[in-house]
Amino acid sequence: MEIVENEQTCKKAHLAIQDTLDVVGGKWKLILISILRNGPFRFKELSREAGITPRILSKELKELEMNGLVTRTVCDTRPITVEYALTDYSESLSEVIMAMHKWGTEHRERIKKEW
Amino acid sequence: MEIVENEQTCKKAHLAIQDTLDVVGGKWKLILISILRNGPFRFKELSREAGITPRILSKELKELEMNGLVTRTVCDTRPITVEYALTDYSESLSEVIMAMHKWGTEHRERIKKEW
DNA sequence: TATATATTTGTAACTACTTACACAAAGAAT
DNA sequence: ATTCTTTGTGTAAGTAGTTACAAATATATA
Repeated sequence: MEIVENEQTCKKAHLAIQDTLDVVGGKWKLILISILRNGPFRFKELSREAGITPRILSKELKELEMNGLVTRTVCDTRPITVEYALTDYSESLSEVIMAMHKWGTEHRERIKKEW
Repeated sequence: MEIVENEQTCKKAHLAIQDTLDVVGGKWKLILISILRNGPFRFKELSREAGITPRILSKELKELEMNGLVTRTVCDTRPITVEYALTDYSESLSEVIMAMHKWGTEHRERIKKEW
């Protein structure tokens, strides 16, 4: 008897999901990536746009940088500014981002219709 | 001047992402949904498979049920067993789940090759 | 009677996450 | 000299998430 296991039926599929969550899980990372898809942002802009405190933003950006999803560029301005931008590799997340964007939009519509 | 904003460039795209995270964000929900895609599970099976303590599993399942993603069925056995299964609506998350599964798998490959 | 099962819940402890606030560095502006 | 800017960090406090453990329920088994 041949056993066929594809992505959907594999019993250990959740391990791959877990790997993804290890990198972009949590409260902020996908939000930050989603914002950065509009182009590079400076630290303070990002903080205001996401509604995240500097303390946490700093930590999150460091982790995203370590995972090769974001670059940090110090600009030679006075005072110094720092620009954060997505890497090419982060483009690999576009399916995830777009799927979540689509679901969020449709789910909101569904909730509205319930009332 | 015409302003064109699609899903990708919309400055408020992260709000839709946020809506999604409000429902399936956190440490466990997508993992649980991913496991339940293999068919209905009983409480204890789910607890063991996900490596989640009963206390938290109970809370997570309640939230998934409230959001119409999971059903809870009490079976007339002795002792009573409870079966958790995905709803039809949860199928709407398949793009999100599959995109995350794919990314996790490919990202793991990429990490392996770095060494 | 004593023990075992499955599905929870209550409580307290513990860890992780997040915020608020102050402050540093390095000039620029007043 | 004083104040302002941006990008952070240090510290302490508060909130949220998680665990460990005991227990409740309802019944079956030894």
